[in-house]
Amino acid sequence: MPELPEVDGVVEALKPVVTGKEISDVQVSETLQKSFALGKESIIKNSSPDAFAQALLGMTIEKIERRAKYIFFTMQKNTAPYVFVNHLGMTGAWFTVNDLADITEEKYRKHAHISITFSDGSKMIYSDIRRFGECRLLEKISDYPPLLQMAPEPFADEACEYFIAKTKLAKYQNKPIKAVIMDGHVISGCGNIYATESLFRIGMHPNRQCQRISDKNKRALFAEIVAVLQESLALGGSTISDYRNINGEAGGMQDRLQMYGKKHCPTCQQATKQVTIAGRTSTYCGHCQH
DNA sequence: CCTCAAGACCGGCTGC
DNA sequence: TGCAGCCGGTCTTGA
Repeated sequence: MPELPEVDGVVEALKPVVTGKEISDVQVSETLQKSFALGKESIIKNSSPDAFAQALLGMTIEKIERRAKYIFFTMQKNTAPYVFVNHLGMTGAWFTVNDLADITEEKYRKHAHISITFSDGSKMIYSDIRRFGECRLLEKISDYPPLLQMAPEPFADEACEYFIAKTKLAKYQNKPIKAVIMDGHVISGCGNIYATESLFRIGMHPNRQCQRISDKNKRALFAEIVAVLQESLALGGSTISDYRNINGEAGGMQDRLQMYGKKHCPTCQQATKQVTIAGRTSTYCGHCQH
């Protein structure tokens, strides 16, 4: 599941390959067309597959950026700007290829849903096995309010103070700290993997109530989250289960993970424990995390 | 108005 | 071999 570092890797890989290219053809999978016919918004949100494809036609990709776990493609059509917003969900992936057959892994080839062809003949293909990802075309970011509710980028100067202020809101007081740090309105880009690692690294129990944590410890936690995210960014992200970077290459962070998906604590060797927090499996060490 | 649970969106994988 | 159930990022909806 791609979190901030993985999404960043995708963006950096796409940038040199597709920036400045003009879209000459867009194909949407039969699967998505059928879902739409059944009244579902599978991957393509707020638009029919046909209208989505039609709108992209003739657009030029001006700029590609990551914001939290979203990818923003700034597009230009004639003189009008648009933003193509994409979230990879659990299993979304982009491939820059000349042909669908160039996607070597069958499950990604089989679940290719949006194929964008550029005027030079190259393609950018969006594949998503479980279809939890999303694609939406906006005239401007503010047309989709949730994008304005996101916490600042974790590396921004104000991000820590924003985090501290948010954690003081009444609705977070009784929540487990892990639920709070995985909430994108509090911190951007920290999902299950990096929340699990950060909490382990500072020895904090994932179920610790937010109101029982001092400002000092909140700052230490925030700093650890930033450090873990930066370490992962530098290593090209974690390659776990369904995430692949754009060239199908593996990142290096998975080898540094100490608690996520582990059966034993690397510090004390005791068996790790699991609890469900905010609907997600949380692994921790009952001996080392308090 | 706020908060929270449930619903929506899924198929690979595990385990019986 | 078959199949039920698990898993999860985020927004939306209903209570």
